Parts: sequence; C-alpha cells; structure tokens
Amino acid sequence: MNSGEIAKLAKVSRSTVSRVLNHHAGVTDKMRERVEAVIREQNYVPDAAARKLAGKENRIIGLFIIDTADTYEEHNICTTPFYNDYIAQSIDIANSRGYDLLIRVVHHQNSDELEHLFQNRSIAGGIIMGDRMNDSLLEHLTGRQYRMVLYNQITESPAANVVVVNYNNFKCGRMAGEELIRRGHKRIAMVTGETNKICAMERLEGLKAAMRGASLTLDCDRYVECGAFHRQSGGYEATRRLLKRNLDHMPTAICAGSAAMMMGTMQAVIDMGFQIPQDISLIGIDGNSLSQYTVPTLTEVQISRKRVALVTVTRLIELIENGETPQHEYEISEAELIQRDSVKILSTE
Amino acid sequence: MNSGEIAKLAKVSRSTVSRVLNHHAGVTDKMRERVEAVIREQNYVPDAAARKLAGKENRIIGLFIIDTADTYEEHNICTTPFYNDYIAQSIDIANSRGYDLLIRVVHHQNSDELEHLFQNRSIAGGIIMGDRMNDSLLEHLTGRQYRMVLYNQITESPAANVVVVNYNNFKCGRMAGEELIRRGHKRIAMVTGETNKICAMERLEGLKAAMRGASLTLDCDRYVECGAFHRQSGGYEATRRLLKRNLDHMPTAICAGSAAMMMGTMQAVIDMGFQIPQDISLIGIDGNSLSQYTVPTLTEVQISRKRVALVTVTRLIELIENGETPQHEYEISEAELIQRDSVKILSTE
DNA sequence: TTGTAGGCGTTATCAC
DNA sequence: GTGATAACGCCTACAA
Repeated sequence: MNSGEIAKLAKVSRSTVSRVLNHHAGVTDKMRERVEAVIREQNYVPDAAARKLAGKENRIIGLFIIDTADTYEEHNICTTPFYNDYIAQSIDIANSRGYDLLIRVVHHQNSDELEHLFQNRSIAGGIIMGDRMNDSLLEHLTGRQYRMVLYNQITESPAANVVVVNYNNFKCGRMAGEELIRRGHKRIAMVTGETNKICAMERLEGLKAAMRGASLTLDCDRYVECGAFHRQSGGYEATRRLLKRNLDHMPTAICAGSAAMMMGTMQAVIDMGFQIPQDISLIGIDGNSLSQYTVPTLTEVQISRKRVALVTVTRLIELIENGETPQHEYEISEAELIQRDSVKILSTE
Repeated sequence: MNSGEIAKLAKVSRSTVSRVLNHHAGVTDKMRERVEAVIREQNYVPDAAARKLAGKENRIIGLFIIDTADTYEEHNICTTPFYNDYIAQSIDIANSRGYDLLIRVVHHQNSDELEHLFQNRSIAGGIIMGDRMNDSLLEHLTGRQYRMVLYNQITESPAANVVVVNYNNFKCGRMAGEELIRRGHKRIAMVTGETNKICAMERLEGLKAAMRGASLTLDCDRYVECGAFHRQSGGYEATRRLLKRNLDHMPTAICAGSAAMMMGTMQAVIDMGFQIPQDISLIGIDGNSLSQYTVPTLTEVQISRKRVALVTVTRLIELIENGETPQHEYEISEAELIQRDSVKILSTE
C-alpha cells in the first residue's frame, strides 16, 4: 500500500495525498476528508525511508554511551545506577515529544562506527555521554554539521550545532565535603574515577575546595585513589588500595565519587574489618535507589538524573527542530544532600 | 557525497560502486581497490534511507516495553531491576551482531503507535515484552507479517513470523516454595502482580505446586495479594494489605513475585514492626543487584536476564536474516536459588 | 566484468 | 486548489 494506491481509491492525485498527510494548507475540506477516509480505511502509513529520501527529517535520536573500560565485563556501563535511570527517563521524554531513541554503547572497537549513523542520516541528532571520548574523535565529530549534545565531555561548545551540557560536579564534591566537615571530619579521603573523566576530577576539586574553605588540606598522594568510575569493582579495589596504604593513619571518612563505586567502597571497608560509620564514615556522590535499604543507610549527594535527561533530550530536539538553541552551554546544578546514617558525628576537637 | 560522485572520482559507474559497497562477486581487484580508495578518501557512507528504499533491510530492532500502569509514576517500568538489566544486555547483544535497538515504552495512550514503526518499515523486527498486551491489539499485530518476538505474552506462537519466548515462571515459583518448605515453613503467603500477567500467575502456580507437593495448601483468599508487579510501591501496598488482614494468624514466610515488589515487601514488613527473618521470612523471585547489601541479605530465585536478552534478540535476528527460525516456541528455564539470610529455619513440628 | 536504465515511495516545484 | 513531474540516492535486472 503506497500513496499512489490511496490516491487511486480516493480519486485524487498523489500530490493531494501527500498534502493531506503533511497537513498542508490549501486543500478543500471535501478532498481532505475523502483522502483521510481512505487512509484510515486502508490503515495506510507512509514509508519512512521514502519520506526521508524526499527530504523530510526522521524523528530518531541517537544515544551514545561511551564505555572505555579495558576489561569487558558482564555488566556494561548501562547497568550503573546513573545510566539505568537516565535511559529510562530519556526514553520517556523523547517518546513524549514524538521521538524515538536509538541507544548504542560505544566500546573502543567500534568508536568510529558511531559516526556512521550520523553520516547515513539514520538519526536526526545524537547525545554523547558516558566516558570521556577520545580527543581526536571528539574534535572530528564536532567539526561536522551533526547536531549533537555532549554531556560531561568538554567545557565549551566548539560549534553552533553542538550543545554542551555539564553537571556541576564541583558543587557536588563540595557539598559532600562540607557535610563531612560539618560533622567534624578532618582527615578525609576520596575514591573516585579515572583522571581523564571530567566529572571524577571536578568532584575531587569540589571536595578539595570544601576542605580549603575550612582551612584543611586534602593530601592527594595519601588520601585520593582512582579506579573504574562506573564499576562497583572499581570502588572496591580503589578503596582497598587506599586503606592498605594508610593503615597507620586511617582517614575518618571516605567520599565515593560515583554511585557504582560507593557500593564497592562499602563492601571493601566491611571486608577489611572496619565498621561504618563507627570506624570510617562514608558519603557518596550520586545516589543509589537502594542506599536507603543498606545498613547503615548511606548518606549521599543526589544528582537529578531526570533533570539531566530532560535537559539533554530537550536541547537536542530544539537543535533539530529550530536549527539552533538559545544557549550552547548549559550547566545543571540541581543536587540534593540526603542525610542518612553513614556519616558519624565526630566530637569537635 | 553520494555514490554518483564516488563513481565519477573513481571513474567507474554507480553500479560498480554499489557492487563494491555490497561485496558482490565479479568485480576486478583493480576496480575494487580503486573504488575503495575513493570511498575511504571521501569518507563516504551510503544513505540508509535510499538503501532501504531500494530494497535493502535496515538493521534496527524495535524493543517495545508495554507499561499498562494506570498511574503515571516518576519511575516507569524500565527502572525495575529486570528491565534495567535486560536493556543493558540486549543493547550489547544487538550491537555485537551489528544491529541497533530502538527502545520505546508503550503506554496505554500510544499503544496503536507501536504498529507504525512496523508499517513504515523503520524497524526490521520487534521484541514485545513488559506488561501483557491488550488481546485485540496482540491478535491484530500477530496477524500481520511483522517479524517479532513476544516475551511472556502468550503461550503459543500464532504464526510463522512470530517467535514466542517464555520464562519458566512456574519453576521459579516452585523453587521458592520448595526452599521455604525445606526450611520448615507451612503457612506461606505470596505477594505478586496483576492477575492478567502471565508471569505473576505462573509464579503463584509454582508456589502452589510446591506446597501441594508437601501436602500443604495455599489459602489464596487469605494469603495471596496482588499489586503492581513492576513497582516497589506495589509490593509495599500489597504486603500491608496482606499483613493487616492476617494479624491474628500471620504467615511465617512471604514470597515476593518480582524484584521490584520484594523491596516494597521488605519495607512494609519492617514498617509494620516485624523483624526479618525472626518474625517473617522473605524470599523473592527475580533478583536485585543489591539484595546482598540489605540487612538481612535477601534470599532469592534469580532469573537469568542475560539469557533472556540473548534468546529474544538472537531469535529475532534469525527471523530477520533467515526469514525463519527452527523453533517458534522457546522456554527459558535457567534460574538459580541464591540462599541468603532472609529465610529463617523453623523447627519442624 | 562493467555500464545503462528503471524503480523503490515520498515530497516539492511547477504549471494549470 | 489540484495534478503532472522531477528529484532524493541506492540497488538490481538487463544489456553490452
């Protein structure tokens, strides 16, 4: 069934069918109704490929989640609490705007394939997030005319067709630090992600700033340890390294850089025979839906994932539909401290 | 940049370019190399829409997750542990086979739009899962030529182009029941999902069967309560109703029908002032990645989500690529009992 | 082995 | 307001 057949049945030309389909003005009501009746009756839906080829935009958004983990684990980056939620939310938001999401996890091996979807015009635009993308690839990509939104990849928009959305990770780190300090902690440690990840480093900087604000300093060599940001195992291993190194002078509190790491950190602390929060306090950046069920319940600085989904998807749709957007840089600063039971109150000296 | 320009630069005809692109036999090595060089040099990628219009299949799979919840909650069905994992796994599997996943959550309002993607040929096939789809829509859909895989929707494949994959939910229910019985429980209750959900009812049947096997009976009127299968709140509310009704004769153990419900059940039991497992034991069907972190840790019958993803995606790709598949009905029976601390050992009377 | 030509289903630009 | 006609970019007979 194609527009020609519809035209024949409605006794009009294909052009008229097309006009009706696309809600063009200047079609007699009588004609319109006749055509619409046949369309309904025949259950006709125009072919997407033909439509696109003839110049219409499609309504598919590519969602690319970069995963640069060297070891290919059973659970990829999408299984982290953040992406779990982000994916669910962004599907809903895109769908409600009439768009579909085509989701792909981009591993090392297929990082160049990412561009194919832009090049063969399968997608109207794309959102790129996850691990920090390779510099040269990023530069190459942003140099093209592809409409895209970059989340936590770079700080400044390099082109008019690229929207840069960043989370105020610095603020989250600072909030976590301030909470620890408020509760009397001075010897604070942090377990966070790879040094090439914007968000991991900014959260660390935020923590440092909070400490500076209280005339404290973070001894990075001793009390900072980096691991796989998106893996529970990353948190586990980094925490073990950190603690083993400092058995003689343990931190009173640890700040975990991501929700995934937090669970590993908790496990490592327990496995090494320490009690939370009696021996070591814990605070996490980015929340876990089940932090309220653990014992102790976990204090965390919650990131608004819905807000991230809303901003990234909406901005991209603006870019697609208007060819532009009012701002090309956008920072999301919503974050909420959820006080639970993993941070001990230390007597102020 | 199109195949014509490539042809011109390589000084060949467009057909030759097409042949090279599609790896057709019968092209001189010299020609092939010349064309490939230009393609590489120009970074040319053929247009997906044009290719499709000319008769090629695309490599996009639709993943439709039906959500029939009446109340639209912040967290949709995708945020349940099962779908969180399933989505992550299926993206990986599809990608590794060269396919992309287009994921859509299908709510009541837009259930007819589901068919559009098949009709306008945006997708080569589709996987339908989640809540039980409306009978008439399902019948309509399977009556067409669309290639699809139905997961936990119906029991028998109605057509050659439809593969039906079901989980052995009965077995899971029975395993949970047997574990409780093995530990001495006799007065067992179950909190599960809506009566129109295949998997919810089958799990219940499995539990009943286990009890029958031990000459016990499940008093359904008193000890079975149904709620929203995919919501934690569903488990919470159903459990409260169940317990309030039976304060005079409490069950010694509760079996929760889904991972999402399990967390609500635990919360409800605690909120009502009971201790797990001292007062009431808990076992869940389908696991939660964090069940090992709660106190007590939760005993559960784990469903192999990776296996579900593997079977559904692979079967659909077979259907797409071969036009058929060896079996049209497939049952997944992998399930593993994870014994933790939420089931108390009762002294045998 | 290579080139030519027609068709895929739609939209848009013209005349009428 | 409506209808022919030419794109859109590719694939595949068929002809050479």
